[in-house]
Amino acid sequence: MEEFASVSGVSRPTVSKYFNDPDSVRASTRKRIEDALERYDYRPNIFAVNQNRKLTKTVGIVVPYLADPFFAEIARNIEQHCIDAGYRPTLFSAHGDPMLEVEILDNLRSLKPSGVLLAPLGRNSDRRAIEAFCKAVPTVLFDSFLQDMGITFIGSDSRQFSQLIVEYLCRTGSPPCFFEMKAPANPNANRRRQGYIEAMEGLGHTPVIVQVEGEGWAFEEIGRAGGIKALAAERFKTNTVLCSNDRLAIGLLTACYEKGVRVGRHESCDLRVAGQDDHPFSRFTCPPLTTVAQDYDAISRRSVTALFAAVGADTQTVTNERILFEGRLVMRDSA
Amino acid sequence: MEEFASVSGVSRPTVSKYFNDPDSVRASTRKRIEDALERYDYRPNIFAVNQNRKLTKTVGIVVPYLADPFFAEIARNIEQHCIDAGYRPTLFSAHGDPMLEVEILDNLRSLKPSGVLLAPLGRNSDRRAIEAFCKAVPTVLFDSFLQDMGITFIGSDSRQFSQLIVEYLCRTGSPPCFFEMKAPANPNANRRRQGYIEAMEGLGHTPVIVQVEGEGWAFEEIGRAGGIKALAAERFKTNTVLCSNDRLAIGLLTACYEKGVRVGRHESCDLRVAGQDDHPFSRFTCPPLTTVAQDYDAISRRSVTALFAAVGADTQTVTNERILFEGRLVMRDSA
DNA sequence: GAAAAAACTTTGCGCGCGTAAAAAACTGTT
DNA sequence: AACAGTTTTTTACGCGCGCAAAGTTTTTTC
Repeated sequence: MEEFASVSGVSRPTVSKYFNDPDSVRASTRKRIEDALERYDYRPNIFAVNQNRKLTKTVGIVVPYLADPFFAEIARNIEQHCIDAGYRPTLFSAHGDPMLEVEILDNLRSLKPSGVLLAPLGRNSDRRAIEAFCKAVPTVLFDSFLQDMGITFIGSDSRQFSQLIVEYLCRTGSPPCFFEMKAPANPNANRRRQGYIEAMEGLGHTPVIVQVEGEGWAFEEIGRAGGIKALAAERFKTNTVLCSNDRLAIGLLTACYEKGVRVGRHESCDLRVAGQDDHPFSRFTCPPLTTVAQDYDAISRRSVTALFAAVGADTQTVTNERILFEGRLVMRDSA
Repeated sequence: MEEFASVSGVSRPTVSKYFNDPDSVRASTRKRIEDALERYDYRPNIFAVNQNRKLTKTVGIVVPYLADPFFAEIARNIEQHCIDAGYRPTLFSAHGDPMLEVEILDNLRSLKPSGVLLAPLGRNSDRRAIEAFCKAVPTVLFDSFLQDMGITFIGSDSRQFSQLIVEYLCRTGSPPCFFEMKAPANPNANRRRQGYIEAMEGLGHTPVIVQVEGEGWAFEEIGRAGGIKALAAERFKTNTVLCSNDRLAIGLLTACYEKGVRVGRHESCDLRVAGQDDHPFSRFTCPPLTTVAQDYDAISRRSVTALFAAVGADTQTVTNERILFEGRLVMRDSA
C-alpha cells in the first residue's frame, strides 16, 4: 500500500481511506488512485484489513441443507443482495447435521462477520449454541423460527399457506387429508398442520392426519416409502392429499406411480395431491404439482435489509420481530 | 496468545507451535495446553494467523451452478473430504454467470488458499482468466474439462456413458435418437454426443440428433419447451430418446405428460426416455428415470486427494492428467 | 480576499501472530 | 554423573494495514 500510494501520488492513509469508502476522498484524489489502480492492479491484503477492522464486511449465510434446491435458491438470492450491498457473503450448509451446524457457527465467530443470515436446522438444532451465537453476532433468522433469538425472523406464514390451499382443495373437490412426517425437523411443519386443522374445522370438515416414519432430509424417499405404506393400508380416507411440503409430495407422486394410482385433477384420476413451497422442481413433476409458492425473493430480500438495518444502527436493535410473507396459490395439474 | 500461554504454563511460541501441529510438541506440554484450552476456550485469531502463513489451510470450491442438486451433492462430498483432511473449505457458485466466475476467482486469490477445486462453467468460461488463476493457485479441475489447465482433471468418461446406455437401449428395444441443447454450455455434452454417434455406428444404426434451442442453466424448462416442439414436429424418429443429461430428460418427461405421451418401457407406452448423470431427483420422476450414474463419491474423493497430493509436493507437479470414472447403468421404468 | 471548513500528509503506534536465533532446560543413554 | 540430543524459553523482528493526532494544503463560504 505504501508503494502503491507513492506511484499514485497520494499518501498511504489516503489510499486506506479510499478503500474503506471511495466517496470519502476528494474526486480529484479518487481519480488519481483509480488511474494508478488500472496500471498496477493493487489490492489490499484482506487479512491485514480484517485484523484491524471491527466491521469485517463479510456476512455468513448458513442453511440447513444445501442439496435442497429450495435453500440453494434462497442462498443464491441472498448472496446476490449481499454483494450488491458491498459485502462478501460466505455460504455454509449444515448438511442436516446439528453438530456441523454448531461447528459452522463456531468457525463463523472467528471470521468476525458483520452479520449472519441463519436458517436453523429446526428441532434438532442446539438451541443453546445458537442463542449464544446470536448474542455475539448480529444474526437474522429465516425460514425456521426459534423463540427469542436473533434480531428478526423472516419467513412464510405457514398457517396462511395451509389455509389457502385447504380452501382451494375443498372448493374444487373433496376435503384433503394431511400427509406429513411423524417428527418433522422443521418447525414450520407444525404450523402447517395447525393451519390445516383450523382451516378444515372452519369449513366444517374433520381433519385427517396421515403421518409417516422417517428421519433426516431425504424427504422424497420418506414420502415415497410412507406413501406406499399408506396406500397399501388405505390410510388416505379421501381422494385428496395435502402434503406438508413439496418434497414429500414428489415422493408421494412416485409412490402413486409405482402403485398405479393415477394422480391429477381430472375425472379419470384416482387421487389429487398438493404440496407446499413451490419447490423449483415442482413445475416439472408428472403431473405438475399444485402447491403454495413461497415468496423466495421477498424472504431473501427482506432478510438482507433487516440484517443491514440492524448492523447499521449503533444500538443493538433486537426487535424480536416476526415478518411473515404470504403464499401464493399455484394451480397445476396434480390437484 | 500471550495470556493463554502464561495460564497454561508454557511460552507463546510453544503455543503457536502447538496450533500449527499439536504433535510437534512434547506430550506433556501438549497436555498442559489442552487442559488450559478446556478451561479458557482460547482460539487463535484467524486473520493474524493467515497474514503470516504461506499455507492458508483454506481450500476454495467453485461450482458453476449450485441450485443444480448434482453440484450441491458433489460440493457436499468435497467439503467433507476437505474437513477430514484438516482444511477449511469455502464454497462458491458462479450461478451460471461467467463474469461472476471470474470475480470469484479474483476474490479467491486474495484469500490465498492452499488449493482450489474448480468445476468451470464450460464453454462460457473466460479461459484466459481461468488459465491465469491456475498458474497462480494450485487448482484441480473437475466435471468440466478445459485444455491445458490445472493440475489434474477429474471427471466422468462421457463417451463410455453414452456407449453404455446406447448399447442397453438398442439391446432392449429400438435404437435411440439423441436429445440435447443446440449450444450446450458443458463440454461433456459434446463428448456424449460423440459417444452416442460412435456407439450407434458401431451397432450398425444411423445416429439421429435432435437439438433444441435454449440458453442458460434452466435445463428442465429447456427440455420441456424443446420437447413439446419436437413432439409436435415429430422429430423423434424412433420411440426411444436418449437425453444428453437427466435435467433435460426431466423436462422432456414433463413435455410428454402435457402432450399425453405415455413414457416407459412397458408395452402400453409410446416412448422410452433415458438420461445421463443419475441426478438426485431422477429416482423420483414419473416414471423413474433410466440413466447412467456418475460416480459422485469417486469424483469428489479423487479430486480432493489429487489436490492435496499436489499441494503437499514441493515441486509444482502439473501432471496434466485426465482421470475419468466410468458410469454405472441405472435401470428404472422410463426405458 | 480573508476566514472557516474540509481534505490531505506526516508521523507513529498497535493489531495478533509466525518465525528465526541463541540460550536454557529437559530427556534418555552410557 | 556426565554427555549428547531434543524441546522449550527468551528475545526480537516483521507481516500489511487501521487509526489517531498534529500539521499542511486545498476548497468553500461570505
